[in-house]
Amino acid sequence: MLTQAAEDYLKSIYKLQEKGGKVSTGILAEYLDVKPASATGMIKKLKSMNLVSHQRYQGVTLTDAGKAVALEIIRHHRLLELYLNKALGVPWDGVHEEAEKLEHVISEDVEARMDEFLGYPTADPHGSPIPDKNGVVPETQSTPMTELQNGQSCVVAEVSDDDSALLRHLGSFNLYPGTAFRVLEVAPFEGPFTIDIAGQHAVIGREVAKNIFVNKVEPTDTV
Amino acid sequence: MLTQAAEDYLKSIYKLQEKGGKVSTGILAEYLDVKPASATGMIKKLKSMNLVSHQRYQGVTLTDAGKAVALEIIRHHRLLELYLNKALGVPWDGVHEEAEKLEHVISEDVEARMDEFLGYPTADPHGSPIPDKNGVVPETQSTPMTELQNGQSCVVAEVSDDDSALLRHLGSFNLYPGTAFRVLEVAPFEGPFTIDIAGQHAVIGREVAKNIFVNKVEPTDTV
DNA sequence: TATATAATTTAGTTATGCCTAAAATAATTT
DNA sequence: AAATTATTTTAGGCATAACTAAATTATATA
Repeated sequence: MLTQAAEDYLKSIYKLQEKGGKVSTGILAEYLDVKPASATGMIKKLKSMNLVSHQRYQGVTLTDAGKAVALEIIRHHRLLELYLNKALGVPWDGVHEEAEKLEHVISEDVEARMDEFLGYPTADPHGSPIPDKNGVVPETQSTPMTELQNGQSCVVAEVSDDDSALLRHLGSFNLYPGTAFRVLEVAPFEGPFTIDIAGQHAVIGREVAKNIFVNKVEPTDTV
Repeated sequence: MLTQAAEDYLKSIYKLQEKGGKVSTGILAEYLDVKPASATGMIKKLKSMNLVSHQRYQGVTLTDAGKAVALEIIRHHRLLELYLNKALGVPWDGVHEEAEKLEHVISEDVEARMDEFLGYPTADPHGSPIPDKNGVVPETQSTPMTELQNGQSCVVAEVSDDDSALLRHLGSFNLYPGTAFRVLEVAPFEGPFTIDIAGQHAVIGREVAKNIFVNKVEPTDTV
């Protein structure tokens, strides 16, 4: 049985691999808020279990076995988030913290039962894809909100799930996955976005926008 | 925050206190499957946190604070058992093991939501009373099946929850909390019980009977 | 009461797991 | 090539929780 820390490292490596590409010891350590030496230590341990491969100074890569573990934890996490939200009404800004603890503890049986209850969902309350039980991740190809141009219409696809204050802020604008909006103005010099959400105007700063990913809607498709 | 081991000790002390009275180091150690010296060590730690009181060679007692923690863990456990069974369909012989891991991890918020979903229940799937959120335990006064006399009618009130093979065995006779039966014969020399459950006869050995608690039904009340 | 037995405690050890600081080494940049 | 940066190694810390062995205390028995 893997320790919680080991599972967290694998999960983190997977996430960093997804966005950045090469996962260096330093990047990993920073992400997990530990010193690089600690990350090196855990990498060695994971390597001895054949969960990662690693050449000194070259960064870590998950092996198939390691990837399977990472995806299972991520699946647990996202299913739990959705389950807590749908079945128990836990607000979307609270599910992450709760799932972070539960993901290491639930059995495959309970996981399967939640999956069935939810109708085999493919996304969690923040729009993140839920890997299926075989570790297949639903395809998504969303655009960072920061890349949007003036006048662009779009639908929220995914938002970061780990900052509950941010989530409450987004909630106050109704900015949930599935919410449509249109960019009214992009202020120059890395300025904020002014957007229209169902007739309501909102100003979204860059730092907030970095946490939002959207699917563009062609003008011709606009309502 | 208490460690899982500390919580388990407090829970065990509470349970032993309930039945036996004085909880000696040895009894506690045996119950938790550790050496007496280890129990002494944890008792010292818990004492330093004012969760138990203890005089050398005199056994442990929970303080009010310790009792509150114990009851909270027990409440978590029993609510989880019932929730897993009712909401997710986990069979009654599987809920204990699952709850044993989850009880240390769920938040008060999730606990409250499960409680509400279940309609503020007072007993878990094995008939054990669920303490309310203030730590008040519903009154029960059941009789050990081993004390039953020939001809006695009764209803199952509670069964031990920690042996899943035993629970499957009981399930095969339909011996759930709420099930009525009548004692047809008590074999002499500590022999088995022959009982009638809705017309079906079953033979229940002493060792099994020890894990069953019933409410007697007066003959005049019998169906 | 003395002695034997049982229970408990103390003291010291072991193991796990994860962390850190500092030093050494490798890679990269100028 | 020198300097800078990143990584790894080394050596050690700290917390938890178990254990053994020996000493102590309590209880039972002769």
